[in-house]
Amino acid sequence: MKGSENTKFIPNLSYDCVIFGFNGVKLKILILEYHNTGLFALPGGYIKHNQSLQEAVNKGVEERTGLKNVFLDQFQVFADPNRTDPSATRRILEANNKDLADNEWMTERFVTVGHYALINYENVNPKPDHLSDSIEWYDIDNVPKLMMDHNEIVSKALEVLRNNISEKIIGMNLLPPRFTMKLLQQVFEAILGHTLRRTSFQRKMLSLDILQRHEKLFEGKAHKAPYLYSFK
Amino acid sequence: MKGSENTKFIPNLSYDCVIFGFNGVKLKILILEYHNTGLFALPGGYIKHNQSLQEAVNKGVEERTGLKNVFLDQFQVFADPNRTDPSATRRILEANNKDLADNEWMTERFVTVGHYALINYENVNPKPDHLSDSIEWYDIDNVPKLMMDHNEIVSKALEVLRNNISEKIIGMNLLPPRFTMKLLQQVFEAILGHTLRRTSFQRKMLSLDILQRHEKLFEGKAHKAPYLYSFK
DNA sequence: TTTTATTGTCTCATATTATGACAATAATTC
DNA sequence: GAATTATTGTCATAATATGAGACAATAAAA
Repeated sequence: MKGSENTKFIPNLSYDCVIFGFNGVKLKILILEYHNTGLFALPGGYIKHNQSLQEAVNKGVEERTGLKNVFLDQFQVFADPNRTDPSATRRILEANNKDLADNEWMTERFVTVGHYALINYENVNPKPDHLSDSIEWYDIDNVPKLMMDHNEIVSKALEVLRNNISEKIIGMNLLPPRFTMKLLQQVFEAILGHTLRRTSFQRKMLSLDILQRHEKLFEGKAHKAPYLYSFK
Repeated sequence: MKGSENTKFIPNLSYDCVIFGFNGVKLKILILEYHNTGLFALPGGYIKHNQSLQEAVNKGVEERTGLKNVFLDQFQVFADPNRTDPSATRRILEANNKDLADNEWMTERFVTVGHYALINYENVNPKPDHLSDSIEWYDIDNVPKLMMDHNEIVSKALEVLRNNISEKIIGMNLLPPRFTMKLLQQVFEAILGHTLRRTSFQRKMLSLDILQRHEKLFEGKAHKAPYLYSFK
């Protein structure tokens, strides 16, 4: 039936998600590229009429990463009436052989709810959706030009992440279950964009009483082996 | 023309605003009561198709308080599919002799963007809108039972305000242009919900280098007159 | 002139954080 | 197997910030 798609969703409302991961060196985000258009965008989607926003975003993140119930922060609404770009949306629909008339609702103005997710890089298996031909990790300091206001959404997400930097949440979601103090420090440095003092950082983390110390990690390197830690 | 109202606005999307004021003693918020219904609610509204969210909220706040361009923080989206209460909306429409069929769109599910505003209590002249018969200040610790999830929105706004307590923003927006150190301390105590140490507070504020000291304020009291300050 | 209440500013004790020093220790090199 | 290397865990000391109280200054009333 024609036009059935648009009745499933709340009109003019979408979500977009900045998915952060950490590969041990750099902070990265997932960006998708649409078939034959050269257009890059954040993963996002629409909210069904019977669905909560959080359900919708969780589902979208799961479809692209395979991860369930990841840490999500809904950080800002972007609602400039001119933020949407109908011509870009049409290009994507055409490149995917979609009926324009049928999908006209997608070219309307959209208010979007910006989220960021923190996920364990190693567990992710990025999967493009039916409109895009790739979804890939990009260094946070090397993000390509994105559609509409998505670059602004990324900047804002990083800003909020930096301000809300809670030791436990960041560590628990961006790191593997067991990690060295050095790796923990490297996540913080990657997020904050500057180096930290080793001794102060270590003392601070230990004093917070959120870490559990485990066995040492023998990496086969010619120096003292570090302890492994997990979050309590 | 029937049903023309709903075409003006983005469907299923609203804003609500917790408007904070400080009367010198208590932190207060503005709450409106609907004609002949006993229903209390936060001031809120809808977003026109050609309007940004911020424009819509600024306009709503101005209509109820007479104040333009007040400090606004868009702090959270509330999007539970069951948060809306169609029966309450119908009661309000009936009490105002509105055509139910014509306004059926108002009883649909709404996703709302929660905001809080900080305003100078003294400058406000509260004005009820066409559906409500009063808009009044309530102590933050004595808020009545509100419609839908509005009590939750208030709690969340206060929580965010407490966490985001930036000296300058709070002082500049909740206080008159010139104020004593004591009044400044009282705003902070009203927001935080606990007392602060006078000497430490004073030293802290002065060390931040955000205050300009002016002439003394002679209140006609039998003690040393305090200086007046403004924000730089 | 004395009293009263409050203000502005110290002082000293007590955290907290910065900075550097240093011993401990896996693995490599000789 | 002893010396070397790179890194880790921890401590010592200095610099800052905060907590808690003391006290003199002072505007108006008694």
